[in-house]
Amino acid sequence: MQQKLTIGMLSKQSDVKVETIRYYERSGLLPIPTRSASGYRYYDGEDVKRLRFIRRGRSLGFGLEEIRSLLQLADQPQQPCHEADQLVQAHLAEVDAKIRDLQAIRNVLEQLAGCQSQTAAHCRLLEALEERVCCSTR
Amino acid sequence: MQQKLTIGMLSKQSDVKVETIRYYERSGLLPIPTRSASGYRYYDGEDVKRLRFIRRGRSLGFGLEEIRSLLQLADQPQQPCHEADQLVQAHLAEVDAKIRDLQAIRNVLEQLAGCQSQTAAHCRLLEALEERVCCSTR
DNA sequence: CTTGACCCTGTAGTCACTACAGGGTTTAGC
DNA sequence: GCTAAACCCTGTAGTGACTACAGGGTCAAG
Ligand SMILES: [Zn+2]
Ligand SMILES: [Zn+2]
Ligand SMILES: [Zn+2]
Ligand SMILES: [Zn+2]
Repeated sequence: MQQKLTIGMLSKQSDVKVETIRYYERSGLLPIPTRSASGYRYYDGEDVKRLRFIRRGRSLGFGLEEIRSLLQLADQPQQPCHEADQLVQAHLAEVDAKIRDLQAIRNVLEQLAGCQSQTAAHCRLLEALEERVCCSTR
Repeated sequence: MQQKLTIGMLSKQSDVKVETIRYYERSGLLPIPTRSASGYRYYDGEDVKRLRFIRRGRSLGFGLEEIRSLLQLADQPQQPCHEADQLVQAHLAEVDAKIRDLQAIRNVLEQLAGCQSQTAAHCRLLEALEERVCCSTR
């Protein structure tokens, strides 16, 4: 019952690009696949699952090394999941910090948007970058 | 009145690392500096200003190519600042999009935090990544 | 039998740095 | 005058997570 998927089919089923799949193989995140006589990679349903796992982890912003740990853990259901929970906590904190940084940037950019100057001499952005105290500073 | 700063002094005054200053020079963002007899780079107050300009641009999330345009514009005060204003608008939209993505991630991570499972078999994160419909799905 | 879609390997490019390795120079203290 | 620390130089390679070729081989439809 093992369906033989080529890398292109796996790509479509997992929504991961062909080049990226080969990259994950090189990185050791995917098992070395069987090959056809002519050297084509063959995959099955397990590979689809594993790749979708990776894709979802990536879309939550986990790095490949973190995902490597999570894959290992997923293969050992009776192990404690402490490590996974720690990754979630740490990653949540990271994401929060990034959001705060971006909010701060956003606030500055909003002030700089809608410049009325027309010329560079008193452009809001340029005055800000030059730390020039001038018309746009208020 | 040209103070002669070494790269280390420039680094301190601009809050940009020595290696990064050399990288910016290679990238053409900083003018080629004069040198001492023994080959040490010498900088002056103009370089401090330029480097601080770059640093502030980076801290707002602009890329080096964008900063290159902005530096050029800052050198020609009578030019229209349309391009700078467009960069602000485009960058603001980008930042907003990133914040939205991160908020979405944050919401998912918050659901996954505080896993009570103890074992990997029913860990909230792993169930989510495996797209498994189980206890943590509700 | 040819065309086009697919597959292969290997390498290099992206971005903005960062980290050496392997040297030379300057400065302060003794 | 000597030595050690702190500074400076060039050039190269590494980071993360891909992405983009170049230069080939394979396969299925018409
Ligand atoms: Zn303007
Ligand atoms: Zn002004
Ligand atoms: Zn858990
Ligand atoms: Zn469960």
